[in-house]
Formats: sequence, C-alpha cells, structure tokens
Amino acid sequence: MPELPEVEVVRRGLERWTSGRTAASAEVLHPRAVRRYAAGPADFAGRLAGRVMLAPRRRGKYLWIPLQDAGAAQEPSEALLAHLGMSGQLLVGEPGREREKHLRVRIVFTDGGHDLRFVDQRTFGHLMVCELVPDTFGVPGPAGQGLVPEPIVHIAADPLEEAFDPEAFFGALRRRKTGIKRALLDQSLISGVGNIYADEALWRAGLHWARPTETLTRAEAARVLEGAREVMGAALDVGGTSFDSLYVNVNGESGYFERSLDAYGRRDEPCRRCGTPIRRDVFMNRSSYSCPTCQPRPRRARY
DNA sequence: AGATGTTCCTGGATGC
DNA sequence: TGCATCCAGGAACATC
Repeated sequence: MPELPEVEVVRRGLERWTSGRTAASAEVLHPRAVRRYAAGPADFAGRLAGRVMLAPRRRGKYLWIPLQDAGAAQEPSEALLAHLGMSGQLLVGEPGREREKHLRVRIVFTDGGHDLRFVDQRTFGHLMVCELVPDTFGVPGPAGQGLVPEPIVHIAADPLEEAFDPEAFFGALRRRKTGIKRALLDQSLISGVGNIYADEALWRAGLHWARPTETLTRAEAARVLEGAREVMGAALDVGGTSFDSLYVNVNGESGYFERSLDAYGRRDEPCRRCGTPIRRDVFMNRSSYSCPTCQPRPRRARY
C-alpha cells in the first residue's frame, strides 16, 4: 500500500532511471489506468511521444514527471502525473521481458533502453498528462520548482516538505469539527498520510483517532506532526513499507518497514510502550489500531 | 458550506 | 473441494 515514503522511494528510482530520457511511444493496455485524462488513451500516448522526462517530483502520494519538448529551452508546462492508488507500481526494466499480468501502461524510450511500466492489480491508481500551474500551498522555489500539476492544486503540502506550514495546519484543525484521524486522511489539510501512517502517528502522539480536532492544543498537534514525520522518515530510511508483494519500488524490490510498525495491524498484540493489547476499531469502513491505555477514547468523540 | 457516506477494483483469505 | 463472502483503502463524488 504505497503511502508517502513508498512513493518517495519510487520517485528516487525514477530520478535515476528516466531523467533526461526521451519517450518514443506509450501504449495504454487498460483504459481505466488513464480514466482521469479526459482526452482519452490515444491522446495521452500522443502527448508523451517525443518528450523529454525531467527529474520527477512528489507531493504527498502524487508523483509527477515534468515533460519538455526535445530541444526546447523554456520551462516545461506539462507533466506526466501518477497516483499509485492501492496496488500501483512503476517498474523500470529490460524492454523485452515478459509482460506483467496487470500491466496497464508501457512507455518505451528513443534510446531503446529500459522501459517504464505502470502495473496495477486493483486499478485504483492512474496516470494522466496535465498542465503545470503555480503552487498555492507551497512556497515558490528555484526556477520551475514552484509549479504543481493542475489536478492537484487542492492537495496540501506534505509534512516532509519545507513548504509545509505547521501553524496553518494547526489553525485548520481547530476550525474543523471532526476527528483527528479523519483530518489526517484529508489530503486538503495535510497530504501523504494514509491509514497506516495515521495510526502510527497517533500512537506516537498518544491521541485517540476520535479526538475532536477543535479541542487539540498546539502541543498535541505538534506531537501528531512529529509522529508522522518520524514514522515516515523511518520508513523512508528502510525503503518503504510492504505488507504483501503488491508494493515494490521502481526496480521490483520490496520494502522492509512492516516489522517496525507499532500500531497498525497489531490487534491483540502488546503495546510496545505499556503492554496493553492493541485494539482494532472499524471507522470509515477501515481498520483503526490504537492502544486503549496510551490513547484513551475522548469523552466526546468525533468521527 | 461543511461534514459524512458511497463507490470504484481485484484476488487472497476465510467460512461452510 | 468448491463456491460465496469478506476484506484491503485513496480520494472523487454524492448526499445530508
């Protein structure tokens, strides 16, 4: 299940394997993979052909590769945008290798080298070509760095970005009338935090998932942020989390972080701080794992 | 308008 | 053994 650290691992892999290379052609093997691209699969493929892939960028769980016309000097105005969803993979490898069962899109390059493949079993992920526009959540960076894909202008900065504003995040939390976990999963408040890392951040902060956001103190909000940063940083250090074979990095190697999780998936196992068995609640049609002792349910809960 | 519920998808695990 | 059902979850979209 790719969340921010896993997507960053993929981004780094692409930086090494596709930067500076020119796409020759693209083949869409399943239209659902480009469903968000209104102009359709043929136009999608046409937009990639002949364009140079620059260094990939990331915000939260979204990944994009700026596309430059060959020989052009101006800043790129379009990008190939990717979201891996539940089971998406971006794989780089020998062009002649066997086709994966769930291969959705294949891009080959003019140099005849490694191809780029989008493989996605559950097809929650997608690719599209889009415009790059000025960033409203982040701060302007070096030339061309202040641009983000138009379809994700509403996605907030993620906690590992310099542009992330903790005070603005705290203010947004206090204005909301909802539970802290729902807020953490809302990509317009903070991006890159999914179900797994939300539970981990709350365990580290000692807060229950149903804690009303409007009652959070600045210190509590800071603990949640710090927890998210720590757990995602640790996951990044070991190459991402993997619970099954669905997540692999760009070269097909799995991550090794799952053994380090403190809450997620540990139902009935002892809390690593106090020994109380971890409990599982169903919330938002998802599992939430927490320690009943370290993360007591608030008297007034919000969902 | 903000909060909350629904939906999309596949295949491994589980139950009878 | 075989078939049916459950479960995983990001985020757009629908509804209250």
